[in-house]
Parts: sequence; C-alpha cells; structure tokens
Amino acid sequence: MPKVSDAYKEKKRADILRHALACFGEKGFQSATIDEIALRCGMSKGAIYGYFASKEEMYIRLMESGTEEMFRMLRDDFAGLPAVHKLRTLIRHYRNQELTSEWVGAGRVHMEFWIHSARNEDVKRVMVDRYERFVALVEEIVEEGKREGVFGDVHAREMSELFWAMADGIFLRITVLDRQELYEKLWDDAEEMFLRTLSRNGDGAAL
Amino acid sequence: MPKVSDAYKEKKRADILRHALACFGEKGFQSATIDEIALRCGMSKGAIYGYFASKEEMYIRLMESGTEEMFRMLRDDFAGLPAVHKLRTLIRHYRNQELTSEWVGAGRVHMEFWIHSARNEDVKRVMVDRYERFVALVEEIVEEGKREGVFGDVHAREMSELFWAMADGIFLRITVLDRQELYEKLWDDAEEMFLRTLSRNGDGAAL
Amino acid sequence: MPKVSDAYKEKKRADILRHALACFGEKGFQSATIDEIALRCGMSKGAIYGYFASKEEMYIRLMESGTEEMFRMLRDDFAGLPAVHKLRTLIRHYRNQELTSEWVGAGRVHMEFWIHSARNEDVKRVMVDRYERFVALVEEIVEEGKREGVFGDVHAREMSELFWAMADGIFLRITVLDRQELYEKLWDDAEEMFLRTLSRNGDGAAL
Amino acid sequence: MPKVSDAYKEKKRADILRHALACFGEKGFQSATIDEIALRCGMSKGAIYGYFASKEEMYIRLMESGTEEMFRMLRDDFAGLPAVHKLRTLIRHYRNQELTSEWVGAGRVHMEFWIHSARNEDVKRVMVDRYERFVALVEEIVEEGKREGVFGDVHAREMSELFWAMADGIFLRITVLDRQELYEKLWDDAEEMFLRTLSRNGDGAAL
DNA sequence: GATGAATGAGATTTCATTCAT
DNA sequence: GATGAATGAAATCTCATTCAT
Repeated sequence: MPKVSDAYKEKKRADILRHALACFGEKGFQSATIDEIALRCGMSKGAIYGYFASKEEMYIRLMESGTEEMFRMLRDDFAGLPAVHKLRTLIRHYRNQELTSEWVGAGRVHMEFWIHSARNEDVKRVMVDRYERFVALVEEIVEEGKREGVFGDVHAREMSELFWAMADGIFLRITVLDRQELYEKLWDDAEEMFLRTLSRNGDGAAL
Repeated sequence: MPKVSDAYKEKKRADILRHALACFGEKGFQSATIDEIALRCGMSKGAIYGYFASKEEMYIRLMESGTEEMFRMLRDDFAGLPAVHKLRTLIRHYRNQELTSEWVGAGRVHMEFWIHSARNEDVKRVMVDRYERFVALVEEIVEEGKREGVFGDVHAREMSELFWAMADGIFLRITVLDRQELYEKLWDDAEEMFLRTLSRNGDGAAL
Repeated sequence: MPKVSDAYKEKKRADILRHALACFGEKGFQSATIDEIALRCGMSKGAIYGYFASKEEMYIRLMESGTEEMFRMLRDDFAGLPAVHKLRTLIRHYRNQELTSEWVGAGRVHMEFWIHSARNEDVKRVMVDRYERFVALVEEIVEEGKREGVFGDVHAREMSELFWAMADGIFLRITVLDRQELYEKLWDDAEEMFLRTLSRNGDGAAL
Repeated sequence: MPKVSDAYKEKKRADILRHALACFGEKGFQSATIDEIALRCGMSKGAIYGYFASKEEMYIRLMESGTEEMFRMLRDDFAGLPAVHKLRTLIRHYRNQELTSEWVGAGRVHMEFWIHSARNEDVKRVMVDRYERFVALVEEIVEEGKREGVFGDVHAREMSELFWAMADGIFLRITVLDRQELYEKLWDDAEEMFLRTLSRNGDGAAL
C-alpha cells in the first residue's frame, strides 16, 4: 500500500474531511469523536492521525477547504455580468441551495467556527482571513456598481459586512429551523432589501 | 417547612446562573466546568447540584432567563410610541450597548444556544419558544406601522424574521471581531436599510 | 467523605506516593501506568489526579519526599560525634541497609531520576537542589574534620562529590545485581578507601 | 546468493546503531521513536526492521557493540606497561574524554542500560556479561600489580568492582551536570584515591 | 444542607510493528 | 528489498455526577 501517489493522499485527506464534516455537523466539534470519524471513514484512528495532527487541525483544514472552489465557481458565473447581476447571482446561489442534511450540517459547522474562533487564536486567524475574502468580494461588486452608476453613494465595505451579517443570520436560523420555504423567503426579502438600499435612487426601481 | 425561603433559593439560582453565564461566555458550554462555576459562585459543587439537576439544565434555564425583564423593559420604553419609534428604540437599545466583555460573552452563549439547539430537542424547544416571542414582538410593531399607514404592504412576519436574522448576524461577527465602531455602524446601516424597506413609498423619507 | 482533615489528605498523598514508588521501582517511570498505581492504591484513576496533577508531578514529589526525614535522622545520629564518626555513621547507615525489594526498587527509581533529569529541566532542578544538600552535608563533615586536625588538607567539596559519586555507583550496580554480600563489601572497601584518603597522614592509621 | 554482501549489511547495521545511539542519548530509549531513528538514518521504518527485529534488539546490540574495539584499543595502549601505568592509562582515557554531546548522550544510554537491565532478563544477561569483562580487566591489572610488588594485599576483584562503581558514579553525575572541569577533577581525585588504596604501603608514595 | 473526595466512562493521542504494493 | 500507510492496543488525563460524612 505504501509509496502511494500524492493524488491518493490528497484524495484520502479530502475523504476524511468529508466524513469529519458530517460528524461535526451532526454532533458538533466537541461532541464528535475521532472514533466516530474513523468508523465512518472505515479507517483506524491511527490512520486519521497520519493525515491530520489533531482534531483541531481537521477542523481548521475543513474551514479552509471549499473556499477556493466556491470562489472559482463564482468567478466563472460572474464573468461579464454587471454588478447588480453579480449580486443576484451570488444571492440566488445561496437561495436555491437545497437544504439537504449535509448542507445544513455544514452550515452548523460553519456557525460553530465563528463561536470557536472567538476563543481560539488559530481558528480565528483562519476564519478572519477567509471572511476578509468574502467581504472583499461583495465590496468590489458594490464599488463596481457605483462606477456603473446603478448604485448610490453607499459605503461599499460596510454594505458588504452587512450583507454577510444578514447571510450568516439566515444560515444560523435555518441551521436550527431547517425549513426550506422560510429559507427561500428570507433570501428573497434580503435580496430586495439589500438591492433597494444600494440602488441609486433608493427605490430599487431600475434594478 | 423549608429552612430557606423560596425567595432565597430563587436569588441563589439567579446568582449561580449569572456566574455560569460568565463561564460559558469565556470558555463555551462544553469547556466550562462545574468546578469553575462553583469556584466563581463561592459554593461547592454539591451545592450547585442542589439548585440544578445538571449542567445542561443550567444552560437551559439560562436561555429562558433574561427574556422577561428584557420584554418588560421594552414594553415600558415602547409605551405610547408610534411603530417607527418603537423599532428605532429597539434597534438603538442594541446599537448603544457597550461591548463589555460580559456582554460579548453573553452574546457568544446566545449564539452557542442556536447551534446547540439544532442538536438537542430540549434546548431547541426552549430556544424556539423564546424566539417566537421576539419575532412576534417585531411582527406586531410592523403590523402596527402598517395600520398607522407609515409602513407599506410588507409581510410583517417575514420582515420580523429577517430583522432578527440580521441582528443575529451582527452579533455573530461582533462576538468574534469585538469592534465597537464596526458594531455601531452595522446597526446604523441596518436601521436605515430595514426602515427604508418598511416605509410606505420605499425611500424611508417620511421616517 | 468530603471535608476531610488535612492530615487525612496528607496521609493519602503519602500513601499514593508509596505505591507509586513501588510501581516505578518495578517497571520504571515510563512503563508504570496510572492504572496500575491506582489499582495498587485501591483507588480510581480519577482519585489519583485529585492529589497529583500528573504522573510527572508524582515523580517529582517522590524525589522531594524522604529527604527531610533522612536528614533529620542523620542529624540526630550525628549529634556530638566527631567528623570521622559522622562519616562512619553515614556510611554504615547505607551499608547496613537490607536489600529488600522495596529498597532496591526505590534505588532504581533514584537512579532513573538522574537520567530523567538530564532531559527534563523541572526534574533536573529538583534533583540538583536535593543533591546540593547531600553534597553540602559531607562537605561540612570534611571541613569539620580538617578543623579537628584529623583530616588532611583535602578539597572538601570535591571529596564530597566523589563520595556521592561512589555511593551512586554502588547503588547503580546493586540495583541490578541485587547481591547483599557484594553490597556490604563495596561499602566496607569504600569506607576504608575514602577515610584513608581524608586522613591527615594518608594511611588512615589514626582513624 | 544474497544481493548485498554480508559486509554491506554489517556496515548498515552499525550505521543504524550509530544513529539509534544518538536518538537514545537525546531522548532516552522509551521516548526515542523508530520514526526518528529511521529519519536520521535516511531509511524507511521498514528497512530498519530488516536489520533489527525490534527496538529492544537495537538496544541490546548497541550495548554489545563498542566493547570489542574499546578492549582492543586498551590492549594496544597497555602493551608492556607495568600495572600502575595500565591503570593510569585507563583512568586518563576517561579523564581526557571531551564531554561532547555525543559522548554525554552515549553515557546516558549506558546508564539507562543499567536501569533497564534490572527489569529485563535479556538486557541483564548482556549487561552482566559485558561488565564481567570490564571487572576482569581491572582485576587482572590489580593482580599484576600485586605480583609486581607495588600493590598491597588487596582483594583484586572487590577493588575492581569498586573502581567501576566509582567510574559509573562519575558518569552518572556528569551525564546530568555536564561540567567538564568537575568531570576532570573527579577523575583526578578518583585516580589518587584509588591508587593510594592499592599501593603497598598505603600512601601511594612510590606510585 | 453543604461539602468535596471519589468514581469511571471516555476522549485524544502515540507508536511499535506489519505487510500490500 | 524497500517503502510508509495502516493498525490497534495502550496511556494519560478530564470531568459530570454521586454520596458518605
């Protein structure tokens, strides 16, 4: 078995992370045990430790992973769109997400990260770095809209922060309530509210 | 014929909860230990168990507590105000909150409740009950504003849900980032955005 | 059971240390397990940790303990004796020690401390402090003998260091070989060799 | 018809042992890991197991090794010398040893052997065999000195045992204290003390 | 009623050894 | 023959909860 390719190892790491995410989603970071993750992976506990130095490291890698592909995907979808449609694309990406148990579980883990990061500098650093990128994404779109003349004279950075606060607030509730129709409505209302606020004359008419 | 009066016991329970909140805020529910809480209370571990059957029960009681006085306080402040000012009062109540470590800690515990409640039916029931009241509060204000003719034809229930999502989103970030000036700006922007969305003609001018 | 006297706790600590010493003696520090110590003590693992923060701490306390009573005992036996007889008393104290398995085990632990202390600063500090006292003891006796005119112009400090090196060397072998008659002979020869070296005219005749 | 010559294998074994010695010296037998040794050797773990059946076996072979060349070297240096000078040569061989970290590390391993051997019959057998040779070496020199008429009527075997006890005692302390000047002084004093004890008239004058 | 010593089930992590490739 | 991924049996330490005093 040894002398495996890097690709194999990378696949294995991703595999473990996938199962770990499921466990963390179901039980929470603290309550999920390595035994359980190993069981789900069909590996021994020791093997897990060959890929990750600690449960904490798995947690952190989990947070880092997925960001890249998410951004790549958005970049593709955004290509050539005006600011308003970029925002709508982003919002609908979330809005149309089906609330599978995997996705809700992942959302819970994501929420837990925020809490956890408040108490752990390593996690915090990763989390803040990651969020800086998300904030920058929307901030740039808003600036773009301002240049295009469709958005009014808003403070792009603050608007972005508010956007993500709203998004996290929606995730937070849905994580518990798990109601698809509420989720969609919240995003629809949020979309309207947010775009109206950004729009030049404040009524969002032209959008 | 109990040795201590019920009032005394109630005071003691509140006392324990206060200290427990501080511990949970600092370390998180799982990491905070009974030993630590007992130490802070200046009581023995055994004594704590005379008031609460388990750590989990303390957690749940904590979630319940505080709501009543919060509502009482708001009811007093709201007396006789038109809907718009009720909302502004509510928002400013949060906005003007100083980010002391106690308050931020309590915020973290609040966030943790949401996560925790997703995985525990007992906690969930309490949490959902509690949130129902908060949602109803803003829902009623919105309905009132509609009757007053200052709010447009919005869906009061959804608006209220969105409001609290936004609020929780703000708390979530601030719980980690702990930046007073960001906190205030987010609330200021949220206030404007939310009231504009509610206002009759959509530009918030009259508000 | 709680609210026990300090004396009770102290007795318990000593009890645990006694059993730990036996385990360490038999298996060595690393191989001895907390489970085993607990079993021998007739306590639970958790109870042990109520008295000592870690296996390492037990080890260190073990090293500290016993020194005091040893010194007290020697001080009593030494009272009023001339330097030569103090030394002879000290040497015979060791020489006449019966090589019970407890004593040999304790000796092994003592030897292990030296090794361990080379690699661990905390242990080293305790060990060096302790040894400084032993070295000072013999150094003072030698100085006393010089003032009495029975010891020649030797370097008291070095002689003391050499004495204890010799002692440790004897313990080291006996710890493995476990032969009472060899042990006694080694001490007899050591006594003669050492006192001859210290004596004024170098032949030890007057001693 | 093996692919590699026996000589190659032997060299490889020696190579591994050399690196293992360094690891054991630094961390101790138990704490040193096979991973670490393999890393240092620039080999895989599996390869190591091709040369030694277990970590324990490496330890034992390590104990055996080195003795032969040490004895050969001494035999050469001793050639034609009278007993007293043989002893002085031996003592100075140690005394002039520079306390490099390798040497001190090796000393620690040597000390650990003693402890370890007390608890493991296999190790003990090897250790006792080895030490029998060292004791015999000095014993023979003492007998030789007695025949030459320069040593008094001492018990050669006991003197030899005492000599090595003293030597080990010195190594034990130096292994921890790591002070070159103390090391040299201890050996100088030991040399004088020991030779005086052996000398015919007990004052070592003629030596 | 209060106390805090004791319990004991588990959690994370380590590592010598094996063996499929 | 070499490799190093995988195993799995420990080992240390934690802590909510109980209950004798």
